[in-house]
Formats: sequence, structure tokens, C-alpha cells
Amino acid sequence: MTSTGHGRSTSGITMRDVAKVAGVSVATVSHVVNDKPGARIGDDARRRVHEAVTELGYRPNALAKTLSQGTSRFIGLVADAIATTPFAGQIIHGAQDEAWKHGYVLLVANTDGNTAAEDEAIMMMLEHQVRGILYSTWYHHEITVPEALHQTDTVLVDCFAGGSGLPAVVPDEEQGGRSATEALLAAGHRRIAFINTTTPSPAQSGRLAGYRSALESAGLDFDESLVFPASPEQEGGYTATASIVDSRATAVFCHNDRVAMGLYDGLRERGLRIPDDMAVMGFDNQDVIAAHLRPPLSTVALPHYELGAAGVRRLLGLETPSTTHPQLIACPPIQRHSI
Amino acid sequence: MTSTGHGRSTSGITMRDVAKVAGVSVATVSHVVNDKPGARIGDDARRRVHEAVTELGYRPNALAKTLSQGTSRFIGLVADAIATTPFAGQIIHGAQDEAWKHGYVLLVANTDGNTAAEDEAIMMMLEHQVRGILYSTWYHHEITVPEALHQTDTVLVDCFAGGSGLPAVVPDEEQGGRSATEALLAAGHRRIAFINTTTPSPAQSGRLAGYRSALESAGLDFDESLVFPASPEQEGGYTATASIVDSRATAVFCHNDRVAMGLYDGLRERGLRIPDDMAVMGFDNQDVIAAHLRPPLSTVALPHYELGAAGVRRLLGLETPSTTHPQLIACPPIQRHSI
DNA sequence: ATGAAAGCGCTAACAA
DNA sequence: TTGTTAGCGCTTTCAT
Repeated sequence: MTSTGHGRSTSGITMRDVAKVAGVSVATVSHVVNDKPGARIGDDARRRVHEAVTELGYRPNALAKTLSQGTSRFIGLVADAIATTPFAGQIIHGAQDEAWKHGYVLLVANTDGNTAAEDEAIMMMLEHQVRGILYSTWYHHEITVPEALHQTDTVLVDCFAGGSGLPAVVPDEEQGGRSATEALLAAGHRRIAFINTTTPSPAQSGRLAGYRSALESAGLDFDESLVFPASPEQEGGYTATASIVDSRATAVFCHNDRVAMGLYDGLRERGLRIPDDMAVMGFDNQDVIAAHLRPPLSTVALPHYELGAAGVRRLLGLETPSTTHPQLIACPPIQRHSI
Repeated sequence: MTSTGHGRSTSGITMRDVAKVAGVSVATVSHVVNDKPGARIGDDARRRVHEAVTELGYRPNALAKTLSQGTSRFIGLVADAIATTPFAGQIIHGAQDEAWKHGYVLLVANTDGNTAAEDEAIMMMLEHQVRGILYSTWYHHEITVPEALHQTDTVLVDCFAGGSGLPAVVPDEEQGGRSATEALLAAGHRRIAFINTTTPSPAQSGRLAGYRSALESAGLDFDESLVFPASPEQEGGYTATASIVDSRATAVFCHNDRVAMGLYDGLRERGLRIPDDMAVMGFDNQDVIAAHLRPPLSTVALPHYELGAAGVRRLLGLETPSTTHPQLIACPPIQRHSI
């Protein structure tokens, strides 16, 4: 029995059917299937209902329930790039797990950064009576909020919007930068270079601030000549190799894992060994890369799963709306073998 | 005005409100907002309705509509690993785009391969009256279908199940292997090594079959000593380097991009240059890797986006249920610079 | 302890 | 051309 083309997918069994079989009213059925608190139901009736339910294979219609209760169990997630990056998947995953935990289900929509698609997506979610919307981007930056988002509860994930007043959940770039630098410091390095991205962003400024802060705490002077700008990719890291070597630093904190990957190449070409000749620290914890470079790259993780989860918690009002605006999620250091 | 904690997210405006304002009946409103085919509505009434709609900011309740029509616009996507791999995101993306195109929205659930979570997810989707379910895995293999899936239309994505009779959509591994090999052949190589995975799978057998088939078509003998087993990761490729070099092959088809990445390292350590000393072809087209290796890796793409899209098309009955069981989706070769 | 009945917001005959 | 009305499957007072 192939299952294509049926159309009628649901059991078709309604509460009324159950009531009939159990010989009770639908009200009674409703009470027992939902295990209502103040429900005074006779043991016998209750049993009969349960029997009827299993016998008939009854499955409540969640949509009807929503309609009558007026309150839905949907949470919308609109993302600008579900696929462009491995990261987006993590946000969905975290959001889905957390939503699930609270009896909600995730409605996802991808917009490819297209404003029209975005509005349409939001509309659609609104029409589906979502409890609220998680609006997420694939990299941490400031956005301008689509007007439509104001029509429902929404929380920004991995992005923020200045005057919007919308709650936001973002990675703690500064702490991440600090942790990365501290890891290098802890290994005894004193002359630590930093390959930073050339693109202005919270990541650029935050990680730099963290780097400086860690240096400071260690009693080291910040040496501007030790930070090198580079495009945030393999190419950038590769190209920066020369300057890094010249700088006579013994360790490098790379703006991200891709940069580190490029640096690995550059170092290898010069016959330099990691971590003996040069310790390197990444950022992002992009699994395909970090875990599989040789040697495996120590890095700092971007907490995408947590961002998604914290996002729904925030939406559901389960998280204390920490006074300060964008809520910071920690970027945990990941110890591997490049230090 | 912060948007947290409202609860009532939807406009609250119903069709009745619109009817009242427009001075017509709800039936009329229903007809004009849905632009019903056989709806003979006076221009005037129609105009008044539209005005009322915009004036009130009316937004139809999709759930109520579903309930009354008896047919929902949801498609469920249950995945065993949304996040474990960059690929899952692509499947979601493809499915979402295609669903959207036909007026459907995607309900996603992650199960982490946990059977209990899986059943729960399926139940939940059933309760939400999904039109059908896409059951997907993050790598192509045979599965045993959860019993619950039989209660609705379902199509298997990137996996298949022998006797289940369920429609499946999977990548065409053999064609992919053939294309990869042909690319190498086209560049003039005659002695082409193949690093295959050690894990039995459609990928293992399919890509090998494709490799042989391409060789054959080119009038070359299949030389068993030219296929090297390796773990399907960087490590495997790296380790295989020695044998590859010994084999005196001039080109290598790697089971996947990660293996190719390892091979790159091995080759570089030996001072061998790509593609001059050795041409290499990958498989998967894992962006972070393939596009950013040096030189960028030529490879064959796993059509995840297409798998998702084809999955919903199949579910909706829009795709000819090609006679043969698992429907094959092409793996297009991607030309870069390692050949 | 249980049932009758009035909705939830919308669609779809059927009347008018 | 437009309005009435009866549901869709469920929840929830309010009676009994």
C-alpha cells in the first residue's frame, strides 16, 4: 500500500466518534484526554474513554484546539539564510529543541535576505497565529527591523536593532575574544598577534576588545603593530602569514577558523610547525574545519544552538529580560591541539 | 513599546468585523478576500470590503480556514540531524522554498536520531493535520521506517526503505561518480586513482560503479589496485597519500571533499603540486572546504537543496512518480581549479 | 459526575 | 449579487 496521493492523511476520527464509542459526551472526552485539573470524572467513564481512544486510534486535531482556545502553539522562525552557512542549522536546531520542550512547534521560513519574501513570510506566520517570531540572521550584525514584525512578539537572534526596542540575543564577541587570548596567554605566550577582519562588525570590534582586555589583565601592553587586518577567509589568513612571521609573534589569534585554515597553509609552506613554532587560535568552531585541520584547531565556539534556544526562552518570557539590551550568550573556548 | 509578554499577538480582527464595517455579510467578505472564481460580487461591495480590510488591518486566520476546509497547508519535515551537518540546512531550504511556492508552510522537527523523539515528532505533525511528511536523513542510506509514518503521505528524502513502498528521493551516486571520473578523463588523465570510503553505503558502491563505468566508456581497464580504501575524512585522505603517490596515478578521485582536503595536506608535505603533479576531484561540494582549498577543489555536488524541493514536489503529487523506486537526483560536477 | 450548548474564525451550500 | 446558516473539531461555561 503506497501512501502517495491519498489526500486524507489524518485519521478522521473525531472526538465525537470517541464519545459515541465510549458512551459519554464530547465534553467528557475532552476532559479526560486533556487530563483537566478540576475534572471530576468517574473512574469508569474515564476508562471507557481511554479504551475508545486507543481502539479508534484517536488523535486530537491541534488546529481545532488552537482555534477554540485562541492560543496557538506555533513559533515562527524567519531566517535570512538557512543554507548559506552551516550555522543557521544550529540556530534552528536550538530553537526547535527548546520550543518543543515547551510544547511549541517551529514554523520555518527562509527569506534569502529578500525583503519581499521576508514580509510575505512574516504575514504568513501571523496568519498562522504564531505565538511569536524569532528573526534571525546568519551572522551577528545590526539590522533594520521589518515593519511587520511589530505586529507580534518577536525576538532578534544573532542580530539587533538599535532603537527598535526589540529583545535581542547575540553572541558575546568580547568575552570570546578574551577567552581566545587567554588560552594563548595560559600557554605562556607573551607576543600574541591578532589577525582581525577588515569588515566592520560586532565581531570585529568585540573580538578586538576582548583581545585587548585579556592582554591588559595579563599586564601586557597592547601593541597595535601586532594586529593585522585581513579578509575573513582562508585567503586572508594565507596572505597574512608573511607579516605574522615577520612580527616575531609566537602565537596568533585568528578572527575566525577560515582565516586560521589559510594561516595553516602559509605556515606549512614555510616549514613552520603548529603549535611548536606558532600557536594558533581560531574563532567560530566551524566543525568541518576546526576539528579536522592538522593539528586540530583550538578555537572559540559561536553558540548558535544556544542562541536559538535562548531566543525561544526569551520569546516565551522564560528568560529574565536582562536589563541591558542585547542579551549576550557566551562563546566557549574549545581546546584542541593548535596551542 | 517593547513587544514582550503581550500574549495576544494577532490582530484580533475577524471577518465579522470587516463585514460589519463594509456593511456586507461575512460570506461576501470571504468571497472577496479569497478572490473566489465564481463569485459574483458587486464592484461597490468589493471595494468596500477591500477598504475595510486595509482600514482594520484584517488578517485571515489560516487555522480557522484549514479547519473549515478540512485541508491543511502544512508539510512536516522530520530530520534526524538538522545541525550535525551543513547539508541538512540545504534540504530544509529546498523543501521550504518549494513548499512555499505551492502555498504550503514547513513544520520542522529534529530528532537527533532518537526514536522516541521521532515518534513524538510524527505524532505532533499528524495532530497538526500536515498534508504529508518529508522524512529526511543527513546522509544517504537505507532506513527502517517508523511505523507512525504510514498514517500519512510521506516521502523519504536522502534515504530509502526497501519494502516499505514509500517514495524516496536520493542523490544519483553513480552518475556523480561517473561525472567526477569523466572530468579527470577529459583533462587527459588515464591513470586515475580512487580513494573510496571504507563504510558500506550507497555512496561507496554508487561512486565506485560510476568510476568504473566512466573508465569503461573511455576504453580503460578497471584496475583494482588503483582504488584505495580510507576513512571518509581528512585523516583518511592524508593517510592515503603515500599509496596514491606510489601508485603513480596522475589524478585522484576522492570519495568526498574532506578526504581531498587531507590529500591536499599530504601532497603538499611531499612538495607535490595540484593540479600539475596531481589532479584531484572531490565529492559533496562542501562549500567551506571545496571553495576555499588552495587551489579550489573541483568536485561533484550533493544536491541537497534539490532533494528537499523534489521531496515536496513528490509529496504534492507534482512529480511523475518515476517508475523505478528511489527517484534519483543528479549530482552536478563543479569545476574549480584542482584539475 | 456528566452533558448540552455556545462559541473560536472561516467556508460553502443554499436561499433570497 | 448578497445574505443565512450549518458545520469544521474542540473547549468551556452552566445546568443537571
